[in-house]
Amino acid sequence: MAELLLDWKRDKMCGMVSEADVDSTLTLMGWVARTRNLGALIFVWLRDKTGVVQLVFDEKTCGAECFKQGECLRGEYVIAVRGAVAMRAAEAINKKLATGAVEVLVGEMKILNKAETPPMYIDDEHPDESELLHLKYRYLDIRRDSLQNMLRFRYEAARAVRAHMDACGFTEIETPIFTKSTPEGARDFLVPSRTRPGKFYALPQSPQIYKQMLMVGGCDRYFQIARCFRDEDNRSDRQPEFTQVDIEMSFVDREDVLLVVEGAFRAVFEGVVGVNLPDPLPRITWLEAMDTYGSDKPDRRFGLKLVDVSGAVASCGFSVFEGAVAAGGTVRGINAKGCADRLSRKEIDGLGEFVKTYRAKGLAWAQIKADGLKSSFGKFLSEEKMSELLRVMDAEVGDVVFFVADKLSVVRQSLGALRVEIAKKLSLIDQSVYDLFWVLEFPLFEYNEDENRLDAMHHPFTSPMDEDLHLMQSDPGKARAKAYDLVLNGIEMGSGSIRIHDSERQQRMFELMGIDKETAWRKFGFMLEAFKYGTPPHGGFAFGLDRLVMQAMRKESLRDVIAFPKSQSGECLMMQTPSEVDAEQLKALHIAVDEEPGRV
RNA sequence: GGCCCGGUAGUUCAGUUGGUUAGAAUGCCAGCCUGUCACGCUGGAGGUCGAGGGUUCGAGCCCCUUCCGGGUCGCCA
Repeated sequence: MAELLLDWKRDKMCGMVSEADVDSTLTLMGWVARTRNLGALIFVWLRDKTGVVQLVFDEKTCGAECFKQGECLRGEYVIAVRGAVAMRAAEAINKKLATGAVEVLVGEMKILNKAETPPMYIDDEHPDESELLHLKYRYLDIRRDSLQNMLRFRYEAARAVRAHMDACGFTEIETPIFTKSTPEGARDFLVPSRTRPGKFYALPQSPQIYKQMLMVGGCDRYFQIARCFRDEDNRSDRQPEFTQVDIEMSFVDREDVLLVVEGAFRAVFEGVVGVNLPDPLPRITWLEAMDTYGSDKPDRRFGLKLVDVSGAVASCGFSVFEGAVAAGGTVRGINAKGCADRLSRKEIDGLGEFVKTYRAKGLAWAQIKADGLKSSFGKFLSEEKMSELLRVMDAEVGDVVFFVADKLSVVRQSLGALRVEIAKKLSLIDQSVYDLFWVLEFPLFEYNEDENRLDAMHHPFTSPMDEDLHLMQSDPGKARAKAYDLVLNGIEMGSGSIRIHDSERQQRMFELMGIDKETAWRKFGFMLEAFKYGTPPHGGFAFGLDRLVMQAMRKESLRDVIAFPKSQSGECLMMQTPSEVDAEQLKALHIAVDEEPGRV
């Protein structure tokens, strides 16, 4: 039977016991992490969220009955002990343990609760276990040091952000979780209305419209650590529900927003992680990012930059290259310096398959080895043309170069992904670096080929750049936006923009996107209406707290930085959600399910 | 929705060309042990090979379907 605490009070956390406690008697509580029974002497590691301390059961100090209890201890039993803290003998000090210089000579013990043998190891020495077990038994997983550290770090990061926002005069304001479905953007999670049959709330993908309404409402500087929801397929850096630090401010332009956001990241990295960031943060334009790295969220911790060789191959004799240029496309390459001998033919073929997943038709390559040139396309080119191409690529002995020929978007995307793939494969990435920088001047629109119209690249409330306002009539596809992303080590941390605060200009924006006046008013009428009543210039930003913690703690997956994450298929394996509900519940919500639940 | 990898003891994995009783480590249980710290030593228990179907004299292994975990393309204003 579990024993009662009664008048026992905990004196210290396990990881806090130190030499200063020697000779005092402490009451400690926690979980049995490990036992070593030597016969007439039992060592037990007692664990809580702060760490581990060694307990010693010796019949001479704890008595026969307590010793017998000690023999019964098993992993994850919850116990309370009273005992004297003692220095360990010099040769018995465990340097791997923070509390390794001391131990607790147990005098009394209470077994507060027994535990079954856990279905998995609860320590950080078995990192290879399946995600399935870790998510199903998340409450056991969370007992591990690394998860405890993560939860603590996450809290401290959020606290640092709050303190910074507070110091900058921001007010934290909550916005609704039950909001309105807007078919643009990601798929919404829907909540049926019981009192309004056939109508639905949607969970917010972000508090975007609310925060703009707060600006109309004169709140001036708002922020919120907000839960957001998107019903799309998961990735290692995408969860269906996630946390954003959402920011909006009035009477500002781009520079004001960048400054506030930089301050928030500086507060986390310099105050919590202990890493200095450049001041100000580096900036590149969207076009620079796309041309140099083939991505709007480039990983700049290694080279492998894209080189445009369209000019050099326009009439080179290789029909694939010539054809792409003639069709208005492009040929670009990357040079893996000194890697000619680090990639086998099989691996290069693998990279060819890799770029095909990004819709490239193939990957041309040339290895310049000491004993000569090996190339997938060399036989089509004259020696002269080949050496010109290699000169443009700055290729020399020991290098291997890759080319993709296609329309611009495919070339950028496939080479952008290829450079990351090669860098990972050949360990070219400096893992000690935090490369945080701005990508500015995003295009206002992107062309939607399927529907033959312009889509807002960021969102439809984004303001064009002042310099490009004239393009809104003449050539809107070329207009740049006051939109900006913050990128860390090749992962998008967040994005924001200066918004349109003028009702007419907002309507023009909808027009350009092919949304007629009637539709615009039906969907966003409240917003267009609100903008008529005195809307200040405003703009903002939102960044993912989960992604920030993931990057700062150098984790591979968002699952590692969320207390109770969902699996890739969007399920909570611990609670087994989503789950079926009673027919009664469905009836009250006026919902009919078109198949028997669970029927295949 | 597509493609790829995986699912074998509580756990992490091995399992040859389809062939006798499916192995290892660790964990678990029992015994021994007074300075361990991944304690050690001896012994023991532990398996619907994810599920269903098929091929075969014979399937963990081959084929089909399906479920689950992971990665990825699409998707993510």
